[in-house]
Amino acid sequence: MVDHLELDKVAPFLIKLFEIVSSPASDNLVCWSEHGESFKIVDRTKFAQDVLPFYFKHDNLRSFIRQLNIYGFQRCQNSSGRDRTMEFFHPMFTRNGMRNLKDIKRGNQSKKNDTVEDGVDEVEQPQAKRPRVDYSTFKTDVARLQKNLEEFEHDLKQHTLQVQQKLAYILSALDDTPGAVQQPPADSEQRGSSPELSAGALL
Amino acid sequence: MVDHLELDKVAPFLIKLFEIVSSPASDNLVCWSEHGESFKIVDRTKFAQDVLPFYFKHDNLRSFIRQLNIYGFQRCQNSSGRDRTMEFFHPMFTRNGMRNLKDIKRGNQSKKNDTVEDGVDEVEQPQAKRPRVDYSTFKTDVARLQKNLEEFEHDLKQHTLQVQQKLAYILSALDDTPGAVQQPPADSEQRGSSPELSAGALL
DNA sequence: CATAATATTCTAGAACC
DNA sequence: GGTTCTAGAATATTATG
Repeated sequence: MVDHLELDKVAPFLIKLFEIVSSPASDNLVCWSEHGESFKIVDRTKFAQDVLPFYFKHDNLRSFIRQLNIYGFQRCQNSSGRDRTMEFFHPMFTRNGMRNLKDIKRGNQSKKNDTVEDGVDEVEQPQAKRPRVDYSTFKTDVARLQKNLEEFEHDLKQHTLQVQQKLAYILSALDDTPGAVQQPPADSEQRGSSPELSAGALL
Repeated sequence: MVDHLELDKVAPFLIKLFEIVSSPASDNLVCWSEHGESFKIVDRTKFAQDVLPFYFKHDNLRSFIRQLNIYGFQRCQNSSGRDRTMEFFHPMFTRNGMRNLKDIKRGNQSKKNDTVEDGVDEVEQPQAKRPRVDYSTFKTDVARLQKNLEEFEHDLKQHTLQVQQKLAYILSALDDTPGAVQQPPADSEQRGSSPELSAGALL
């Protein structure tokens, strides 16, 4: 497990964007949405003034949004319509999905392979109507979340294993020096030994 | 965090079922499907003979399937049609979704007839019309996965907190007994310090 | 230095109210 | 008509060989 993230393959804008959104320091101006599937700009003007110039060479909200669009982000209408906050979304840009950053590509190369049969010529048809919701994306979403969750679990297992080993080692070392340690700090609430992580015993 | 799983609110059958499917010992007879979204019985007869009586008071596959139907499971047609394996599915019964077991209620409150009914040695039903994919389920899937992921994160934070506390305790104890411990066991593989868990520093 | 990739700004098209 | 979101296009900046 060297580098799942492959940050060097990710566009600088996306790295910065992830930092901006994730940084707790600016959570009052920009932050992840409740479920971490989108992010929102709470205060446009302050965000543009205080955050943007720290990461980019401008303090222009339009330029920032232009970049978002270039990378395929979409603005989502927050339920409370009269809200001044802006909310943006990209299927591969999620709080727990830093791994998927490398799948976000620049430019509008997203909507190419929809149908395959019209092998004749690709005349730009007016395409009068756009369908409401593209349900096909749900499949992708499910698969992506599933994959993330599994990798997350795997990582956690590895992590837990390491901690376990180290703790066991340290404790055994402490056993050899009696009198040093009295009693382990009783879990005041007895939180169930360890959180119940999936079905497998992780601790 | 007392008990996220609330196992006492989950029907015994579902608990047993989860154990049966998850147990690696019987993976050759019954196991999760590839993505953990359904489970399949590989060998019907051996499963009935060797597994069922260990969990239930019978060795009858029909009774087992009857229970599945009562709890709203649906049989899914596995792609390789001529397969003797049976595959069952419930939106709230997944490998990583033990938490959702409590949402599985008894009785066919949904609507459909038990299409799985007595599907034991049944001849392959004509199944003239195979309805297309029900996209509405994807929303449920996404919501469920999302929920799982969030609870997973929460649990992980708790876990980390505990480890931190214990480590702090041990370290403070070590300060009182210098020379007791030499060196922590070097991570032979150095698996990247700790898996990259979201963006926030969890350790 | 040449070239490509990315960033920034401005403007226009399309959809919606 | 106005508003909002997205895309086109032109220029500037940076990265890379």
